[in-house]
Amino acid sequence: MSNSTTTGRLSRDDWVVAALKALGECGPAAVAVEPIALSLGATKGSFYWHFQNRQQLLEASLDEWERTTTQAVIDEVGQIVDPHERLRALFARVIRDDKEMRREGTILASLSDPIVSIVVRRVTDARLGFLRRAYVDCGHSTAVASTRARIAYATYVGHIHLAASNPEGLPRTTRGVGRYVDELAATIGS
Amino acid sequence: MSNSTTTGRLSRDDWVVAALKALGECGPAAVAVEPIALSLGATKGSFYWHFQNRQQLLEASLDEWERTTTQAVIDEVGQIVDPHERLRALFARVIRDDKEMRREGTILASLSDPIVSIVVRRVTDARLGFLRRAYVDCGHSTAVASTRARIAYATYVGHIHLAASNPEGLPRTTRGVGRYVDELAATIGS
DNA sequence: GGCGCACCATACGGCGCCGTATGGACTACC
DNA sequence: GGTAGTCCATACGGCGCCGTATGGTGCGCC
Repeated sequence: MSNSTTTGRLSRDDWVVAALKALGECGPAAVAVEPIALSLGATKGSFYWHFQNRQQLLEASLDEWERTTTQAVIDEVGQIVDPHERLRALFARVIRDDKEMRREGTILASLSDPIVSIVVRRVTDARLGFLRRAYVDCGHSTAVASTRARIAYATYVGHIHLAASNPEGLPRTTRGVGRYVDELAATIGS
Repeated sequence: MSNSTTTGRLSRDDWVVAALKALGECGPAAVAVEPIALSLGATKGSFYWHFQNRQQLLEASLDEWERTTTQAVIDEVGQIVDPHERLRALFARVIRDDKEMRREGTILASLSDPIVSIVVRRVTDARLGFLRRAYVDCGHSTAVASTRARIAYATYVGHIHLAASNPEGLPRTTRGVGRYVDELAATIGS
C-alpha cells in the first residue's frame, strides 16, 4: 500500500497510482519515468529500484485499471440474478463518476499503443461477454444477444467519446438528462 | 498536385498524403518529420523547404482529413431533400470503406493530442449539426432531434471503436450483418 | 556502534526526434 | 554559358526520454 505521506520513501504502489493518473489524463505517452518521478518529488533512482523498465509501469497501471473498472464491476453487479435489474445496476454504476469517465475515454482511445491495446481488447471482450449474458438471461437468443451487446457497448463508448469531443452539447437541464436517459434506455435496455 | 512519380522531387501534397497515412495508422505521434522523410525516400531538407515545422504538417493532414471525410460528405449527401433518404445515404456512405474506418478510429481516438482535438471537436460539431438537421427535417422537435443525433453519432463512434478493439466479434455471415443493420436502423433511423 | 540492507540521488551514455545552417544540384531563362 | 530560382542532402546542436552505474543515506539489529 501507499505510504508516501508517512515516510519520504515511495512504494511500488505510489508509482502505479501516479502512472495511472498520467495515463488517464494524457495517454500512454505521459507514462514516462522522469516526468512522473518529478511529480512525485523523486528521481529515476527510486523508480528503477521498484521496476525493471517503463513498460512494467505501464502494464502495472493498466492491470490496476482493468481490475477496478472491469473485474470489480463484473464481480459485483454480476451477483444480481434478475437480468433487467442487473443491467440497470450496471448502467448506474458505470455512468456515475465524471472523472472516471474521462479516464475511461483516454485509455480506450489509446488503442494505437500496442501495450494498451492488449488490455483494452481483453476488457472489451469481458464487457461484451457480460452484456451478452445479461441479454441472454433476458430471454434473447445468443445471436440477438450478441448484436444487442455490441450496440449497447458501442453506444456507451461513443457517449464517452462525445463527452470529451463535444462537452458543451451534454444535456444540462434535468429534463434534458431525463429525455436522454429515456431514449438511451429504449435503445439498450432489456 | 502530387508529382512524385514523374520527377524525383516532392510536392507539399506528397508530404501531406504521407503524413495522413501515418496519422491514420499510428496516430499523431507517428507524424514525425524524419521517419516520414525516410518513407518517402527523402530527408528533412526537403520537408523544411515545404513546411515551417512539424505542427504545420500535422495541421495540414488534419485539414485534408476534415475536408474529405466531413465537408465533402456533408456537401454531397446534404443535397438530398428527403430526410429519411438523406440519412440512409449518409449511413451507406459512411460505413462503406474498411480502410477509411480504421483511419477514422485512429484519428477520433487521438483526442489527447491538443492539435488533433481542435479538429476533432470541429468535425464532431459539424456532424452532430448535420444529423440534428436531418432529424428535425423528419419532423422531430429540436430537443428530440438533438438527443437522437447524439445517440446516433455515439453509436457510430462506438462501432468504429469496436471494429478495432473486438474485430473478431464483427458479424461475418450475411444474415448476421443483416440482423445487425436492422437493429441499428431501428435505433438511429428516422 | 558498527554492519547490512532497503531505498534513493546523481551522473553518465545513448537514442530519436526537432529545427537550422550551409552547400550543392537541377531547371529555366536570357 | 552564365545567372537566378527551386528543391534537396548533409551536418550540426539541442532536448527529452531511457536505462545503467555508482555512491550515499536512513533504519533495523546484534
